[in-house]
Amino acid sequence: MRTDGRLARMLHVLVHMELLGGRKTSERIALMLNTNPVVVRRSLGALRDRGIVESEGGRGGGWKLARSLDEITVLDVQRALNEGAILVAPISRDHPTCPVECAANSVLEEAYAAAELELMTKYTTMTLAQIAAIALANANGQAVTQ
Amino acid sequence: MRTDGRLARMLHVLVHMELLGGRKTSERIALMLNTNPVVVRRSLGALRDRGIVESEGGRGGGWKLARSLDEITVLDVQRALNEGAILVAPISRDHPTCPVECAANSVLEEAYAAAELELMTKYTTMTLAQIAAIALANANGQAVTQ
DNA sequence: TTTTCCGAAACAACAAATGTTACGATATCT
DNA sequence: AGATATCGTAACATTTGTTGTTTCGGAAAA
Repeated sequence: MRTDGRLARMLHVLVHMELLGGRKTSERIALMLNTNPVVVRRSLGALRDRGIVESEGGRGGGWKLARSLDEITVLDVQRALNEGAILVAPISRDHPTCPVECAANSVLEEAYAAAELELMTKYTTMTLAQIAAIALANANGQAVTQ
Repeated sequence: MRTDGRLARMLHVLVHMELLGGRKTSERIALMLNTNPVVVRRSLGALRDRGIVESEGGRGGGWKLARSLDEITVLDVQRALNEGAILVAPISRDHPTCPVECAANSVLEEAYAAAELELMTKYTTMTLAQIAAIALANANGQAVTQ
């Protein structure tokens, strides 16, 4: 299965938007993500609904951040893209009334709940400002903008 | 995408195999899993390669456990089905040399590594015997075999 | 009024597990 | 030996969600 790359892409783009400043068109952002403008609008549209970015149509329009990077956590972006659980326990539903299937599922659910808690902790504490700082450190003087 | 239900199905089936005892045909197991024999052979074949079950062809053949349930952990079954990581961080690969993309990816990788560690801990400590015990407790006197 | 933009619908491409059919190999039973 | 029951395996269809693509319409600015 192709992994869902929307979260990584949005983190990537949001940091670039801050570093570059100003408004960015979907076309321009699509180049950053090596994809096309419609895909960009789909994901950024979800972020707009959660107050992370703002969009404006018409000539000179485009996208810009609605908050500063230190006010956006990874969890904010994740939630904008997907309200539900981050991890889904790979349970089976072949015989929902079978006590054995239920027991096996409950063990998996418990394990995944613990894993998700770990993820949530990381996502909650990590802001986009921190990602930007890592990027700048990695860059070592190379240009980060594109 | 459809979640990968092989682990849950195998846990389910292995416990049933112990409770029922003796050899089980793929056909019989397929009924437990509400699927068909070929799907069963695919997954159980992987478990056989890891010494969890044994198979025998020909009339009277079928599948049986190669170890007792308390010698099989959830991790053993997981590893038999899939050697690789259990969780895969949803990173992007749009511009692999971009420091910003790398920074975003590294944050996700770190979070997922922590989550996977949590999963591994649970998977390592949980044996199929424990799942069987939970199932029997849940059953409360109902029949667990089918 | 023309040019840029986003918004949204519609549909194809793709990936991975699952479902299904079919046939060969092998072991057991009569 | 021949019939029967099983696994082993190949080949292909189905399913489901993300991604990619085309094509409009609408709005804002020049």
